[in-house]
Formats: sequence, structure tokens, C-alpha cells
Amino acid sequence: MIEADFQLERPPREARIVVAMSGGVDSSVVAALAARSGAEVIGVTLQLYDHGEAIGRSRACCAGRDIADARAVAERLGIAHYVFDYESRFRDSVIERFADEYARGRTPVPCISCNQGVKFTDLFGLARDLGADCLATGHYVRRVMGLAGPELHRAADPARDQSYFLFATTREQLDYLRFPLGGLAKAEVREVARDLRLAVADKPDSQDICFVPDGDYARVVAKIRPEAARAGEIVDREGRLLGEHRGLIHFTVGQRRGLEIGGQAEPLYVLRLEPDRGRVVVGPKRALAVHSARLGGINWLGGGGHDLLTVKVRSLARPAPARFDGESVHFAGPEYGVAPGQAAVLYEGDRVLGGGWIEETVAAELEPA
RNA sequence: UGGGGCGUCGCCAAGUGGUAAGGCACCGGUUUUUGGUACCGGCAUUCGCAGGUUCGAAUCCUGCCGCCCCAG
Repeated sequence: MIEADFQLERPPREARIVVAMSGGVDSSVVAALAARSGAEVIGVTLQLYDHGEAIGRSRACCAGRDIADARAVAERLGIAHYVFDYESRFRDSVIERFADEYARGRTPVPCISCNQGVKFTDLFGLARDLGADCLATGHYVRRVMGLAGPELHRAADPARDQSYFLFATTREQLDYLRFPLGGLAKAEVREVARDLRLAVADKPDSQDICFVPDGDYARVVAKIRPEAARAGEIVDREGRLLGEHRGLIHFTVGQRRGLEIGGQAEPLYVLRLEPDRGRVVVGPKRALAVHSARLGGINWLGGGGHDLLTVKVRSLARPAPARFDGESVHFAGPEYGVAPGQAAVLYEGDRVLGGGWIEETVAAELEPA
């Protein structure tokens, strides 16, 4: 039987655990493991956005349907379950910011804003108010006890690792958080769910942006920031007009498809977005090479050195060798598609040392001119 | 008007008698709790139009149409 260590400071029977339940398999299994530990468990589900839009969206996290699923799981496990309305908070800290970033020509990562704000600040405070010993979530990431306190590590299953989305987790938050799935494989998690006959056992994995009903995120942004959907020019580095576009919202640095510019000897990629002029600047792949990136909003968890690190500049990138000087990441080799607004997360082996938001990049200038 | 050149998939383009390369774009798929990337697959029974020569033509001949350049 799979058990989880909640790293509590007192015997489980005397402890209280708050579990963030989205209604998906992962957090449902966390609740199950928490209940299995013998502690008192309180499941909390946040209603983050409009029910009407969410109807029929069982694949998105936290949708109306998912709240019902979470409730059903809590009932089956015999634990308390509360639902809180966080719609306005979510709209302000995640959705609005998402739209703002696009309007500024950047490429946001809403999942990080959500973890950082709604989950690890608001829900965090809520768990404390409820007198819990810890807040447990279904993130695939490990909390490892080190000499200087808890450390954040990649999940055991590299294919599921979500540490990229948690770089902004502070030491204080990490003290209080628990990630019981970090050492498990997805198959094991589903197995637990099936053993307990949880209705969500075979629910599909969530994907895409949870608050965008049909994958059409451009529509969501256009409603909030119409200027991001204004048509404009597509130019090369010399400013020559190559084509037109239907709004910056449709582009991100490093993007190749969707430019609709043919007749070229080699593919064109988006090099940068110019929100002021509404322009998309494109060029060949070699012009995309970047050798360093300045970060903002840096969160530093690790102690140690800043050399011999690896960095991920997007969630699915393979970690690349790099060095960090406290403000900028310097890549050992050229990096492609480094987009302002994305996060740069620094690792030392499996340990997350910290990271920041990419503010601007410096081209590697691999080309003649 | 006289002289020259050109017209092959949305764009660029190979192919000069043997039965339509390739690139870009586009579409689909794979991967994925952000946007992308990458990879895989699809994409002209037809070569400006109409005739003719030939066993066989995008390739040769004739006419027509269109575009470009040069010209006192």
C-alpha cells in the first residue's frame, strides 16, 4: 500500500492537514493519502472562475464540474470539505495579469501566477486560519529536508515534474507546504485512486489554461485588452515590411507557425514583439539565439554557488547549463525562443535554487550581420 | 510598334522528349498543467490557353493570352 510521509512535527493523529483539492485525480489522491495517515483532513476547493463558462469543461482544473468531483471525493473519504469563492481574486491576480502581459508584448505563465498568488498566498493563509499543520497540494515536486531546512526538488518522475511552475515559492511557504506526490509516478497515483474507487480515477489529465474554455486564449485576452488584438505589421530586422498580423496576442518570441509568410529560403521566427508600434519582428533561426537573460522578481531558495547550474526558460525545455550572477542568467550555449514574461528556473541537479521572470534578453549574435 | 525575356501548387523554384525535385507557407498528428519549439505525416494526374509532331511532351512546332525589359 502506498503511503505518504507528510513530514509533520507531531504524530499524525494530533495533526490537521489542509489539502488543496481541485477535483482532479492528483489532489484527490493527496486527500486520500492524508486521510490514510491518520491526521484530521480538511479538503479545500477554490472556485476560481465563472461556472457558466466552465460547464462541460471537465478537462480543465477547478471548473464547476470539478468542484462537484472534489466534494464527492471528500465525502467518500469522510473528510471535511469547504468551497471558497475566489473568483475576483483569481481574476485580478491571474487573468488580468495574463492579459496585461500580452498587451505588453510578453508571454505570461498564468500557472505560476496562480501558484504564487491564489494558491500559495491566499489558500496558504486560509490553511493557517484553519489551524492546519501544513497545506498539501497535488504538485509533482519534492520537498526534501536538507541541512538548512526544506529544499524544493524536481519530482521523481521527470516527465511529470512541475517544479518550473513553483519557482516563486518562498522559504516561508515551503516550510508549510507538502507535496506527497513528488515521489510517485502518475500510474501509481491513479492506482491509489482506483483502489479507493474514487470516481476521478480515470479522469483525463488537465492541460491548457484552466480559465480558457476552448483553448482560444486570444479571445479571453482581447476582451480585457483589445489593443493586444489589433492588427499590425510583420517586419524583418531591417524594418522591411513582410506581412501583416491580426494582433500581438497571437505571437510569442520563438514562434514559427502562424506568420503566413511564404517564399522564404528558410523558416522565419518571431524575434521580438514591439507593443508600442504593434509590430512583430521576425528573422531566421540563428537570429533567435540568446546568450543571457536578465531576470526580475527573483526568488532565491538555494544557498550555494551560482555556477555550474542548469536553467529552464520554459516548462518543457531540457535544462541547459548556465551561470547566474544574481541578476542575469548566462547560458553556456545559445538558447532559442527565450521569451520575456516566461520564467527562468535555476537548478543544481534536482534541486530548485530559485528563478525569476525573464525581463529582457541579449542576442548571441551568431551571424555575420 | 520593333527587338529580347518569361509564364510549373498560396509564394520561391528544379526539371529542355520518357511520364512533375526541393524550400517557405498551410493542414493534421505526436509531445505538454503556460505560449511556443522540435519531430512525423499530408499537400500540383498536372506544368498560361488552344491546336499539332511523337509510342510518349512541362519539355519540340504553330497560334492566342498575360507579364517584364530594351528601343531611335
